Amino acid sequence: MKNIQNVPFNDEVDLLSYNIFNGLTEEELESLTQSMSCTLHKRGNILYHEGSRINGTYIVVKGILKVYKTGFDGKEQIIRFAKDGDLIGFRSTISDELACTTAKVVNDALLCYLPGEILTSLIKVNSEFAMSLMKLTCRELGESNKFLTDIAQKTVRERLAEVLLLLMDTFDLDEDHTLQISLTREELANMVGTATESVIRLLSEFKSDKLIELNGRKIKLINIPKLIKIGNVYI
Amino acid sequence: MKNIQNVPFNDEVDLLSYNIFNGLTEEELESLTQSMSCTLHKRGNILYHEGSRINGTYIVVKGILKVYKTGFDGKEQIIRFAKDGDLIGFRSTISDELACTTAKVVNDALLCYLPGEILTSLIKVNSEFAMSLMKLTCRELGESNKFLTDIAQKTVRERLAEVLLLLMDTFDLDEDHTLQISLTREELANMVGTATESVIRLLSEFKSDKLIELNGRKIKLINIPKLIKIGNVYI
DNA sequence: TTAAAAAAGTGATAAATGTCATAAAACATG
DNA sequence: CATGTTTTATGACATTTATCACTTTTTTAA
Repeated sequence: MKNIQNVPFNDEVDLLSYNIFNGLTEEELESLTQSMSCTLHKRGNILYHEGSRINGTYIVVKGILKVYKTGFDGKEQIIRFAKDGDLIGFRSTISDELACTTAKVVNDALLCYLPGEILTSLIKVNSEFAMSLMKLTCRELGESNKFLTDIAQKTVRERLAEVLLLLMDTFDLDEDHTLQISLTREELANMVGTATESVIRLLSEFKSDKLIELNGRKIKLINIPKLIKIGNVYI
Repeated sequence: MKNIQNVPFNDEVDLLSYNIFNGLTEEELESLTQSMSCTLHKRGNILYHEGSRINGTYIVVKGILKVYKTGFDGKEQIIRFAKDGDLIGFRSTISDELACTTAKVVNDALLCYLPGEILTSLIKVNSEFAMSLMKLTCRELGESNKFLTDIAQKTVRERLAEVLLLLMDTFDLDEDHTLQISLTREELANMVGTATESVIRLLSEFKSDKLIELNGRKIKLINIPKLIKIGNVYI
């Protein structure tokens, strides 16, 4: 299986460039680098499955992953995406539960695995790091609650507009105002929490309304203020 | 305003009975007790509003609060309930953001306020406490993601069954198999994420199907296995 | 205790969204 | 590059759920 490749060059990964590790001492950084094992993962590769036991955290050095839950009838609900600098899998490591999501590579990714014991000992030893990680988790919780409310109360149309804007914030637009991430209609539907056909119809509607332009999976945002209005998004 | 009463008897509150504080030393417990100020709150009282700045945490000694977000059109989405031993408001204190929810007293409550600096210094000083709090947050995040998926994918009927079971788990049944919490139909709707009328109709349906019995706001669960099946709830 | 307010309940109807079937287009891969 | 597979697209239709209007019941507070 060529889906995973070991990359022994831990030293080339600059942990300090991720601000979660900013508070670490030289020695802590050094020991962290020693304990990590970095791997290259191809698109489609699954890092861990919902319900499995993971005993550590992955640091995303490069690439994009989607983190999703599988509903009762097998339908995916995308919880979030992870990109450069994000941590994946630490929730279940810390809560000492089985993984409550599946993590799948969307864009080829370079990941560094950090064993759980190292993570927890770091929390115990370095309170600044503990605080950063807690801050991160609390923010994620806030976002989850926000989106929960949106799914419960907003229409599919509103949510689709919101998701497009969210993708813009997360992955930016290129010079051409096109979203820098390419998702299938089904993946969009799994973010919005709706049927694929509904996304397809609403995207064409947005297109006829001159809010976006479509070119395969490339989505160009041409009227952002209107999208904000449709999505009832206030910053 | 008689809605809030100061209760100076901090010493009567036994922090150790809440396992989040189990790892604290004698001195830490003592200083915690000194920094707390305890107050009695009447039903309907709002502890803090979404968007306000709260600089500390409340420990729920007695009573029940609902924690909710207010959607675009003013509709409440209940995120969770807090009861004896729960912490409220620490998410925004730690993430250093404005409150992302409103907390309102449902059953008269005795609350102890813990200033943010005390909380953060405790995290810094006692790594066991830091770990407990982080574990708590991570579990909450897991639940939030679970419910997000349910709202996105399950029908209102399924969600209502699930919510009844959730309330059973959270507040227990009395000897008569009746839910130990009394909510309005609107509040139930605000948990389920649906219209009040839908909850009313579905509750009567559950009643005719002999799954529950209704007596005002008292809900008696008489066929729990069937409710589990309807809600597609697996533990 | 009683008047006013809030909540519960019900029916009719509208709107939103999902499902299914099918076709065309795009993509992947031997 | 041919072909099987996946994705996108579209229409018809079914279902779910929300909304509105109204009545009855319950709760609250003067």
